Parts: sequence; structure tokens; C-alpha cells
Amino acid sequence: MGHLHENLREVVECGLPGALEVIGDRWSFMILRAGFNGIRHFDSFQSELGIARNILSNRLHKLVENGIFSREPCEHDKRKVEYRLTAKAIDLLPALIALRQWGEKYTSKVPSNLVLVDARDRKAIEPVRLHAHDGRPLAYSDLDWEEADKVASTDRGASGECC
Amino acid sequence: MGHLHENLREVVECGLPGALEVIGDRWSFMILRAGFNGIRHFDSFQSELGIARNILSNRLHKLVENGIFSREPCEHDKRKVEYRLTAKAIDLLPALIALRQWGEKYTSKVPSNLVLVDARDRKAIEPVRLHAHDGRPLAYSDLDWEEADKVASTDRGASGECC
DNA sequence: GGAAGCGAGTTGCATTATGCAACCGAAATA
DNA sequence: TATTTCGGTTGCATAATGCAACTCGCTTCC
Repeated sequence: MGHLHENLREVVECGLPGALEVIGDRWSFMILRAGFNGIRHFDSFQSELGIARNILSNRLHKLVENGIFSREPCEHDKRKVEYRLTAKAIDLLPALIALRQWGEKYTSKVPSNLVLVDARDRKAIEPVRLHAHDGRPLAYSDLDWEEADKVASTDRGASGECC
Repeated sequence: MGHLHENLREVVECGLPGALEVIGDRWSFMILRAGFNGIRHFDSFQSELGIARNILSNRLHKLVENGIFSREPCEHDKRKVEYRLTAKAIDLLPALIALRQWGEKYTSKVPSNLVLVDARDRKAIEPVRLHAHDGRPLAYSDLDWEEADKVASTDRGASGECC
């Protein structure tokens, strides 16, 4: 345990603070989830989550600024505004699911009776975990750090980089 | 987009709020990460993260209460206290990595030059994503909700349930 | 053995964020 | 024309956060 050890000078340099700045408070995360559940309008978010209206307003603006939601006034009813998830938001789904699965395992009183399934065969999805480049599941003890330029990465980009 | 749709009455019932209550503020997440980087002592957390001492104290107590860290006074130097990650904490690693990868992809100025690798072959790990029960990767559009009791789940428990 | 230092916190106070309820203005509806 | 609906603001009370200084029980060094 604790064998994972980044050079402490570099610890601050990773994507986590950035990610947390965008969706690092409880409400933003819950708003995102509501978004994944198809909620698109101010009042729906508000009544669904029970969040204060000023805070909701503030968070939605931030999320729009950060490209998590797009904000489009409705065509047919100009009072309404649609908040839609962007691709950037959809990329957050694995993180959200991982967190939710953890919560189900450890903190939920009664596990939800809704299960996320593969629409194709309607079987429950696998719990989120870490995999090697070839798909083998990895445990915590299998992991290690390496300097980026020394790694013969199969696919670069937003891949397994960092933490 | 937005085809995923839980029954709104049940939306509140899932693991996410529980998870967020435990590690749902920016600091708790950062403390957890520092823990994964081998940090174990109060002052190390403090100087590493630049968090106020009172807040750190508060968060560590909460995390210990919630079973994320264990708190053990040191044998050989009784001034020191060791905060160690528990198994429950280690189960949070996929969520943390997923979030970090997202942050690296979207928000990081300079991507970290440290990469998480499989210690066995020293190749970068795969980006975290969702998989079907048989290991096939799933896209957002492949997902759907199903009532838990209707699902012939291969392995139950903390598996793909919910969200 | 005594003085100085360290590690892990507390305490007090200023600043900031959150929550609640009431209000507003434009667009739709009756 | 009067009333609702929707998406917000505004003002004010309460709670959380951040900073610096302080405590207190060890250890270490002389």
C-alpha cells in the first residue's frame, strides 16, 4: 500500500485540480447527473435536486462557461432555455459511474433498483476498473509511475496518462 | 443524447450523493490523491496541498470517520500520526483516475510527464471507460436503464448497478 | 536534566460561499 | 387584458473556508 509515489514536486501538476475546479463541488456533480438523466431546464434541475435557485443559476453559468453544458433558448417557447450536455460532459460519464458504483457499494442504504445495462443484451455493465493496454484488469498493486517520454504508449492523447 | 432516463422519483436514490458526502469537496479528493502518492503525515499533507491546517484537520477526521483513512499513532515517534489508505479508499482509485484523465484531456495546460503504467510491462494503462459484462467497451449511446430484478446479472453486488 | 524544536493539532477572527424567500421581466396562455 | 410560467436576481441570515498565532506532548541536543 502506498507504493505509488509521484515525485512530490510534480504532484500538483496533474489533471485532478483542473477537473475539480470544473465539477468539484457537490452540486455541479449532481447537476451533471441530472443532465445525464435527461433534465434540461432550470426549474427541472431546481425541483429535482432541491438546490437553491441562485446557486443553481451560478453553477449552470459556470458549467456552461466550462463547456459542460450548452445553453440554448428554445425555439418554440422563448421563455425556456435548454441546457444540454456536451461531448466534454459525456466524457465524464465513466468518472461519474465509478463514483456512483463506489457509493452504492459503501454508502447507500438501499441500493437503487435501477441498473445500467448494455442496451444490446440488457445485461448489467461491468463495474468500472483499471485495465492494462491489452484489456487485462489491473489491481492497485499492479500499478506504477513512469515518465511519459519513456513509455511506449500504444495510443497517445487522452489515454492512460497520469494518475 | 439524453436518452438515458431514470424515473425521476428514483433519481435521488443512488450512490452518488453518498459518495459525494464522503469525498465530495475539492479538498477531500486532493487529500485522497496525496494519500495515493504515499503521503501519510499531517504536515506533509499540509505543505503538499497548501490547505489550511484547521480544514485539513477537519477533513482528515471526516475521512477517518468514513473509513477512508486509518489513523495510527507512530510506534517509534509518538509525536507522529500515520494516516493510511484503507481498502475502501483504494476502491476509489478508478473514480479518481477517471477524473484525472478527464482533467488531463480537457483542462490541463501542460500534461503531466508522469504516466500510470502496468508494472508488469511498463505500458501506459488504458483510459477508464465503461465495459459490458463480457468486456466489450461501451459508448454512451449503448447504455440503458433496467430494473434491478429484471436483470440477469452475471455477478451481483457492487457491480454495474445504478447509473 | 533543561532548553529548544518538531509534529499534530486548536483557537479567534476576517472573508467567502451557501441557503431561503421574495421579487422581477419577458413570453405564453386563458 | 389578466394570469401563469420560466428563468432568473436581490437581500439577508447562516455556515464553511482561510490565515496566523498559539498550545501541548514528545524528542533531541547539550
